[in-house]
Amino acid sequence: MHLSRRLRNERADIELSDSQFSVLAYLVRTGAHTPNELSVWEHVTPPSMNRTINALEAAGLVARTPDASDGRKVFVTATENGCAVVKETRRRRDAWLHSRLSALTPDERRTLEEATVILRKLVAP
Amino acid sequence: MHLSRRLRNERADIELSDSQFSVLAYLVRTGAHTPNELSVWEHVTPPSMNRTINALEAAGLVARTPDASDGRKVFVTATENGCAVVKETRRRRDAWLHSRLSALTPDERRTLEEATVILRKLVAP
DNA sequence: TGGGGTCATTAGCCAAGCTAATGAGTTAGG
DNA sequence: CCTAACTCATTAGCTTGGCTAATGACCCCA
Repeated sequence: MHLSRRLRNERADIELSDSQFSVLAYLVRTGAHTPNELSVWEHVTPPSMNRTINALEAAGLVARTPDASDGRKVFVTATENGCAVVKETRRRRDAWLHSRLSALTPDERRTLEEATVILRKLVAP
Repeated sequence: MHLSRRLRNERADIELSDSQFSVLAYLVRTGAHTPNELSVWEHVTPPSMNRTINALEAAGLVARTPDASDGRKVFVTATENGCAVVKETRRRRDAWLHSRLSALTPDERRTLEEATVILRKLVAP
């Protein structure tokens, strides 16, 4: 129906920064985390992460819920809408990547695949 | 003498942003350019490039010289000091990279080399 | 010789990082 | 058991490096 159209339009409106998308995708992938955990994961300071969370929350893509067992803590989770944004963005990225990769020979693709393994070793040995 | 020590200290003081270093290195590599040319090369707007040039000029790493044949234009060139900064930074980067690359097998290094060629094709076909 | 275009630059906005400070809540030591 | 120290999240306010709009000098063509 026109719900999917609405979704598209809404997403077109929303422009996420790299760090915002990164946090959102991380939440979708790994579930709820506290702001502190997120700041460590993203290598930014807690206030910076707080700002990122605020933006995502204002856009309705994540929600804060208090931790029942520790009043200081807060859990941040991706909303249904947030999951949808990640899924759709990934779909578009994959489409782009696929169109570029299809211009390569199978041999070239294999070389790239091996390279990613080596690069991973290089950066985090 | 202690001139080299002073150089090091001065360089330690100076913290160049990525875009500043990129412009400086480009000038060292390719000689004088106008601000406009630099902004096109770096994919930023002329005012942004102007700000970058100002910072480099204030640090004594580049100099502006008017174009004799066209009063609107200005040439930006790396100073001797700017060349030294680029050379030293490259030296340190190369040292780091070399230490990481030497942990790889020759086969792995060859794979990486081939991958860079393919990636270049992929990004700018 | 004057009017449209090109260049560098200035002014001022915004996003996203940072440090320092605050306040609520937890925990450990006496 | 209670207080002092710590741990979170959050707020306040700074800095940097992008941006657009505006300005002023200058070139060139008709």
